[in-house]
Amino acid sequence: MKKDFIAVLETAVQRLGVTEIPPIEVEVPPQENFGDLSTPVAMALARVLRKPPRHVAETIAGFIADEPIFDRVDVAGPGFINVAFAGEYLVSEFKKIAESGSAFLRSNIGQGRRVQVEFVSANPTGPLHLGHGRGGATGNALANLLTAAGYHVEREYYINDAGRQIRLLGQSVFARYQRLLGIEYGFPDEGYRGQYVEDIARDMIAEFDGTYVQKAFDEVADFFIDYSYKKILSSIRDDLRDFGISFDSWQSEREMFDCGEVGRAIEDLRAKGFIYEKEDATWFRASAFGDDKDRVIIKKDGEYTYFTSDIAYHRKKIEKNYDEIIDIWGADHHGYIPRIQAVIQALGYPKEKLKILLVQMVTLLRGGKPVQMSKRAGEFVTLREVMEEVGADTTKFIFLTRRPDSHLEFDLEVAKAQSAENPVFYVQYAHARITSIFSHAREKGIERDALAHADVRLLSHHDELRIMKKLLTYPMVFEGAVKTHEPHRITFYVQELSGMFHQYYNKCRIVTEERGPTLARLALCEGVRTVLRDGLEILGITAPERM
RNA sequence: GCGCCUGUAGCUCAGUCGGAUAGAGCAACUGCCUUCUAAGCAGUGGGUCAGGGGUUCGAAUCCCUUCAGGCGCGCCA
Repeated sequence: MKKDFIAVLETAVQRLGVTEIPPIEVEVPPQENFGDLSTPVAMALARVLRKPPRHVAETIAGFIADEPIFDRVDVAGPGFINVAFAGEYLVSEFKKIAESGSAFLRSNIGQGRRVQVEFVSANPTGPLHLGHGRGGATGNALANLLTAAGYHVEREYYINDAGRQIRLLGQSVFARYQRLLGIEYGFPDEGYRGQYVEDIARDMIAEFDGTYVQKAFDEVADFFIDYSYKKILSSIRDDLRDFGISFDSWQSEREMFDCGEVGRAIEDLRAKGFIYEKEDATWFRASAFGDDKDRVIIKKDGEYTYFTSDIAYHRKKIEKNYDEIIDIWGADHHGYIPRIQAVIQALGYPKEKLKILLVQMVTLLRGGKPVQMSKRAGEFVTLREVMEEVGADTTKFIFLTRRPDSHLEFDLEVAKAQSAENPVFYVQYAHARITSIFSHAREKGIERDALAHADVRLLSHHDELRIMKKLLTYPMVFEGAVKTHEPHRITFYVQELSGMFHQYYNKCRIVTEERGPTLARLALCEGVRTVLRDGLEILGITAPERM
C-alpha cells in the first residue's frame, strides 16, 4: 500500500521539475476521516520551490487524482495530501495477504545480514530479578523482530563466571555449608545473603555430606565456586526457558581467559599503542577516545579487572564479522558506554559498530510501596516469583508496552489485580475468538480449504474495509519497528487491530446461511488471525486457540 | 559537583526523527448475553503535555533554563 503510494508520488514530484527528490514520507493520518494515508511531502518541497505549501500540494494532488488506485485525493491542513484508496485496490492488496500470509507482511529489510544480540547476561551469583526480565523480554522481542525482517540473528548470553563476585559466591556458600554442619565460620563481609545460598549449601550436604567440613576455603575454593555458580546458572536457564526465552550461544568469561583471548586482546591493544604501565598497574588509554579517564586492566595485585575480559569479549564479537552488534544493558551500566566504545575505536572500528541499547530500571512496588531489591542482602523478588504471580505473558506484555528508555514502576498488586483486565488478554482473546469462529464454521460444513474460493470483493461493510486497511498498514509498522529497534510498536498495533476486530465481531455476524459472504468474512478473519499471530510471535507471547 | 534517562488524563503508558481537533488501557458512571467466546461491545466524563523563555508558517517533539524523580561517576562486577 505504502509502496504504491510512494511510487505515484515520485512520478508526480518529478513532473514538478524537482531535480533532487527528497525521501518521501508517508504516514497514517491521525483521524480516519482524513483518509487512509497521508504525506507531508508538499510541505517539504515548498521550501525548495519557494511556493506556498498548499499550492504545491494542490499541484501534486492534481497530478495523482486520476490514479485508479485512489478513491479520493485531498489537500488538507497546512499542506498534507491525503488519499483514500479505491475499494477494488484494497481488495486486491488484501488478497495478497490471504495468498502469501506473513511473507507479504514482512519486508526483507535484513537481507540475510548477520546480527548478534546480546542480552540478559546476568551474573550467575543469584536468581534473575525483574530487571533481567525486562531486558530479556526486550532482547527476545528485538531478536524475533530482526529475524522476521530477514536478518540472521544470533542471541548470546555472556556469563560472568570469573572474577571476584563469583568467588564471593563460593565463599558465601562455603560459610553456609560450615554453619549448617555446626561449625562457627565468619560470613564474608560483602557475601551473598539470599536464601538461595543456603539452599545450595544444603544441596551440597545432601550430595557430599560433611566431606568439606573444617577445610580451609582456599583448599576447596574452586570446587565450591564451580558447584555454586553452575547450580545458579542452571536455574537461570530454567527461568528463562519458562519465561519463553532461548539463546543460541552462551559465552563464558572464563573461556575468554582459558583460550588466551584476553591475552591476545591486550597484546593487540599494546601493539597499537593504547596500553601503558603506571603505579604498578597496567592501563588502557580510554581517554584517547573521549572517555573521562584511562582504565586499569591489570591491577596492582596482578588480577585482571572485569573490563579486561570485556575488552576481549567485544574484540571477539567484532572478529566474528557481524554486520551489526547489539548489546542490551541495564541503564545502571550506562557509565560504562564510553569505555567500551573506546575499545571499539582503539581496535580500529567506528564506535557505531556496536549499538548499545539501554533498558531502564524497574522499580518493584507492592501496593504502592517500594520493595527493596538488594541482591547482597538477599532481599528481592525474583522474576520467577513474578511470573508465577502474574503470568509470563502478562509480565512480558507489561514490559513490551513501554519504550525501553522509560522508567517502569511494576506494582505487583496492580499487575495481579489487572491480570484479569490486562490488555494482553484483549489481544489473545481476539485470536482465540477467531479460532472459535472457524470451528463453528466447520460445524456448519465450511472447511478451511473453501477459503481459497472466497470472493473478498463482497466485503464492503465500513468495518470490513477498515480492518483491511489496518492489515495493510502492518508492513509499515513492522518496518518502523525494525528500523528503530522498537518492538513496542508492534504491541500497540496488535492492540488496535484487536480492538477493530472485537467491534466488528459484535456488529456483524460472520457465519450465516449465505455461503458467499460467509466465506469472504472468514477470509477477513483469517487475515486478522495471520497478522495477530505474526505480531504475538515477534513479541514472544502465546497466541492461544481458546481461553 | 559532572554525566545519562524520565516528567503527557486520577493511575499505567503511547504519540510514527517539527505537522492537522494530543490518544489508548485501567479506574468511575449508563446500557447490552435464547444466535460464531461478555477476558467482549456501545456510550459519558476526564488535559496549563512539570514551569518559564527561545527558534518558525507550525513545538508534547528542537535549543536554553528552573524544578522534581531515577541511575551512574572504583585498581567492584
